[in-house]
Amino acid sequence: MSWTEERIATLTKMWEGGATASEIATELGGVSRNAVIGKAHRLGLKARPSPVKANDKKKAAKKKAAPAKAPPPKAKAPAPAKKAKEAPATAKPEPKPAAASPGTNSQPIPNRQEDLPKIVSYGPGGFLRQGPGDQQAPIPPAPPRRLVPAKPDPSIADKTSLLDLNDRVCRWPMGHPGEPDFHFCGVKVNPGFPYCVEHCGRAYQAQLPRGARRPPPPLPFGGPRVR
DNA sequence: CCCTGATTCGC
DNA sequence: GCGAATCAGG
Repeated sequence: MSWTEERIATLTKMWEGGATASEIATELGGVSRNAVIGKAHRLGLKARPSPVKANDKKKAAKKKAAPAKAPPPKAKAPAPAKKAKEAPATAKPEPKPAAASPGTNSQPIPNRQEDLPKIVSYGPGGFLRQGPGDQQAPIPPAPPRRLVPAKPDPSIADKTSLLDLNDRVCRWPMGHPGEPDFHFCGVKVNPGFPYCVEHCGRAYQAQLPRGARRPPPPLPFGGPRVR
């Protein structure tokens, strides 16, 4: 899979919304959790509380000898002890452990819910599912307005509208519903049919042989998700 | 073990 | 640019 504009948009939205990389990867499909994280970082989205980086004080000694990653000019000192615990002794004066820092949600919304993490989830398209309390303030209702009876569009004055339909006129649609000039054929029907002779020819066609069916239309969004 | 994100590095 | 491998904390 490639990072199309849409997939990046979904990734960005979900990442910023707090979804985990695994969830994002599952949602997108075709990519691994690592791919999502890698992409997120490349996009510059990286600031997020991570379990591993939570207590990150200025510790120089980090990332010890990784396998086959030792730079040439470095002295080799393979310490068998893999886990070197830091001396926790002196570390006491911590005015602010990490409370003020995580800029995950820098939104100025007065959050009464303490620091409970916001629960979010995403629909198939990556849209944000909102909880009951997350709704935006409803847009103010439009000022009351006098309702004026709609005048029929002159362009369809002579056309057969929905209300003009009866079982003697052809109900073949002309144009598309919703369009200004949408109307119906209106010609005298082919007796016994809902359409005129011409449109009966369009409506009733011989069944094609089994082998000559046209291929099914492509499934939307590239078909069923592959997990 | 599972989960998480961060980082590195060969491609 | 991409992502598997790896690291490291919970």
